[in-house]
Amino acid sequence: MSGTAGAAGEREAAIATIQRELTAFARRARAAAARMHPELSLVSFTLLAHLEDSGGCRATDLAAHYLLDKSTVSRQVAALERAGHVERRSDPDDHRIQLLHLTEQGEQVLARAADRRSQAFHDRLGAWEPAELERFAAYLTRYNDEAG
Amino acid sequence: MSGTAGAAGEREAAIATIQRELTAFARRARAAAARMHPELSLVSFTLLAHLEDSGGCRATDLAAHYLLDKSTVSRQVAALERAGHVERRSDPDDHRIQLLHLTEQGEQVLARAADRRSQAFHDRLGAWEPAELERFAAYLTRYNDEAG
DNA sequence: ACTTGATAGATGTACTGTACAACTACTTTT
DNA sequence: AAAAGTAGTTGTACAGTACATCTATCAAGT
Repeated sequence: MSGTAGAAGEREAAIATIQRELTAFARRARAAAARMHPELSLVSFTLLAHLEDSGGCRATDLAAHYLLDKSTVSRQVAALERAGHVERRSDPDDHRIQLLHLTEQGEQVLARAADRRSQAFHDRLGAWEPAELERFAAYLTRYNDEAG
Repeated sequence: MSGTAGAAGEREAAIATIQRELTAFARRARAAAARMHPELSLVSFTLLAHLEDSGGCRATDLAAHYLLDKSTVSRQVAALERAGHVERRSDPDDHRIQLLHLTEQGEQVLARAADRRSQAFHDRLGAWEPAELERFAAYLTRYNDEAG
């Protein structure tokens, strides 16, 4: 037991810190997003961003990708449509399917929110060295991918 | 503008990745906690853990520390008391104040949830080198502290 | 000592995000 | 044509949260 006990303890401590800090971040994220861009909640922002990235997809795809219930997505999308950010295009080959697309206005609102978010991250990370940023980005990616 | 354009682009890309991955994590955190320990939500867990760490504090302290409205904390604490996890001790010197303490049962429930959480983090981070863990922990701490 | 202001907390109300179950409308399989 | 599967909506319920308002208590200033 001797010799490795110290190393194991450090490992333990590092993991505890990661746990604590990630949890703290998660707790604040929604409220922070709401303060930053009140017109677009964190969830709405995420869904719109996915629509932009994917160039349009189905509600079911959003639900699968974000592990949300389809009813949740259905209501979110309905709200986004009501707000004029999203439009539905029926698939002529399969009438069950609606492809969701950003509207012009949705693109603009998304762009503004993305700008503000991005600005906030830049402000926070402004003093970081490039190599640190890249390592941090790589660690986060690895951590999330480790989920399985 | 030449010469630094590539470096600026990498910086940009790293920040974008950090933003994306942190957001993805935040989105999943609550649901993941609920799956992991259904008897204790992420918020309840956090509050109980704070009570344990601090050795008892006031509802106002919790609100200040977690940037929550006092009404929110009041209801959370009421629920935790109803569940038997927390007890209130009136301060004899100031009758406005109630010091919150974990009950025996609260300690046990917290310990079980903390174990399960800790286990999940260990599973995810099991393949990481000690040096990587420490850098990741340090980056997260720095990122959160940068909030101001 | 009495008023005024501050603090701790509880309660009324409302909104968002979320899930589950049940439903409709289509499509695919058999 | 019947059965089974898929896409999406709707009914219902609950957690978490905030803001405004209320009560009880304490502290300070006159």
